[in-house]
Amino acid sequence: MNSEPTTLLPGTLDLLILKSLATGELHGLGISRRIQQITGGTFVVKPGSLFPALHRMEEEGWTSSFWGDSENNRRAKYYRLTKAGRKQLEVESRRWGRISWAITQALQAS
Amino acid sequence: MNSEPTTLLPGTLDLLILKSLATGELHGLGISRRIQQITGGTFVVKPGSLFPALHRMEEEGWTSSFWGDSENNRRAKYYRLTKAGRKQLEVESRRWGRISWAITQALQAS
DNA sequence: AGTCTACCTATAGAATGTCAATAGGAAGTA
DNA sequence: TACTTCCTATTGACATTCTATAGGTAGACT
Repeated sequence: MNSEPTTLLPGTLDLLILKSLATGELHGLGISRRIQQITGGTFVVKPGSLFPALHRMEEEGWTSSFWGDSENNRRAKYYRLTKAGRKQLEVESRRWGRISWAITQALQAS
Repeated sequence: MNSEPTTLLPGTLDLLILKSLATGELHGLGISRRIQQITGGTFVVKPGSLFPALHRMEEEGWTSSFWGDSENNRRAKYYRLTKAGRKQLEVESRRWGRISWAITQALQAS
């Protein structure tokens, strides 16, 4: 549970969004909250970052969306993973594993 | 020791450069090789990425440079960390720690 | 001399996130 | 009804950062 939100590391936003949708469909701000939750408050993704990414990902075919009602009875666009999206989540998870291993490795070098 | 080099994760290049210079001065391609070495071959930094970064970092005051002769008796520009550069290395190392913790955290969420 | 190789530079381009402003509709209140 | 306030999504201008690519210089080798 970190106090100060950190700037996002470029290249990790898609991964976080994909992961946040892995447990079920969510609307935009729901995704944002979930990311904040699962990263222990470290990352806060604002609308201006989130929605362009969602649109990009929908074009890639990783998510699909539909209009519905939010918990508060407001209109909200829900997003969910497609099959390709689940695959992409695996791909990016493995990529993250490699990268974080390599950098941790590098930082321990003498 | 990974086989396929991964694309660099944006936002980590400075950290890798700083770290590669922590043990002593190196010229441009020397830095590139050292990064490849300490990341177990995972990251390959090409000139088009490296030199703009070096110039940026010199402007920030994190490195200083001078012309010298390379191992093969060719002219080469050597780079080394300034005091501010060492400080920056610490800052970015901590940042990396936070970020990688948060993402690993997120990926383990159910 | 001519060619090769190691090394640095310059410049433009593309991808990705950030920021700030905007808009519309539902809920709450009077 | 009218007013305000959230909630939600969109947009466009912008900054940063990495990539691609081509070129240029200087020494080494033959």
